[in-house]
Amino acid sequence: MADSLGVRKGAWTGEEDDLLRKCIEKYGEAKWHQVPLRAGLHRCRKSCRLRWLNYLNPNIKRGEFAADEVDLILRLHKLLGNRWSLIVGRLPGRTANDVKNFWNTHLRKKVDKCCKNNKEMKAKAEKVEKINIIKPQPRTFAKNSQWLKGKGMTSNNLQLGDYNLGKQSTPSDHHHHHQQQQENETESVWWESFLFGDELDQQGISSSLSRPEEESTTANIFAEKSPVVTKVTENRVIEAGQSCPTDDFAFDAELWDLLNAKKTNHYYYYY
DNA sequence: AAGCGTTACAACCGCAAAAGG
DNA sequence: ACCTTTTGCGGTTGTAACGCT
Repeated sequence: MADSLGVRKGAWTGEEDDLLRKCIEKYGEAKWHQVPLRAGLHRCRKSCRLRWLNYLNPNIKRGEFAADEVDLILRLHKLLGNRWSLIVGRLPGRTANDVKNFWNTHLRKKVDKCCKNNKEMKAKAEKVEKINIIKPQPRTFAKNSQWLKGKGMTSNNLQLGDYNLGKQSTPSDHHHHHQQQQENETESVWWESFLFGDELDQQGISSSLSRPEEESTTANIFAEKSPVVTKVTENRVIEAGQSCPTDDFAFDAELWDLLNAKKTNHYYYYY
């Protein structure tokens, strides 16, 4: 099948796969616009990139999702929404397409059902609240952040946005430490209920998970399950060994570090 | 065995962001 | 600073495989 410009569409043949594989082996994963020409393929660059990333890449992990992977997907989806590229950053070997398909075919119905059940239960007692998908936003660090001090950093060398856990901070915020401390305690509770809420467990979807206080911390869970260290900055995933711009504040390890440290200090974060 | 509905997943499309000139 | 090109993401579609009647 080919369109008016002679670009093939539809399922890839073994021959096309071989050509693409050889091209990537020779030139690497870059300059996708040149790949069709280099590989001698009558495919658009998007099709080539997708075929490699979702199917031909030897690092792709095949087979069913393990229980811990499913748990992770549920938790991360609760945290990040449909930001599949960020979610797969925590699932080595899995592709965004795989996770998205898995979510759409296996998990969405279950979660929808949970939501529906909860809705029915809650509707009797209170007004139904609007579903709030939390999306990542730029964060800034207080100049005297204890966490930054612990990392040997200051907010001055980060050049971040001016947000503080969903609400915009003002200069006057910095003069209200006592108030901030109280807020931070509230945030700590908020984070806990957000990440470890009972909603899913009540429905048996995430029943295999334990509370962090009982077994391991969230950070430990990730450390154990993710042999390949990746950093997620904004929308980009940087594999272990690749360089990372110094002004890019990483999402993953630091985020979980922050979550883990929630009981000790107030925490600002950025991703 | 044929027909039909459902499921799973590969692939496409449109768009926004990033990069380059 | 602006425009163009390239890249990457997420939503959606197409279709092969499977199961049921």
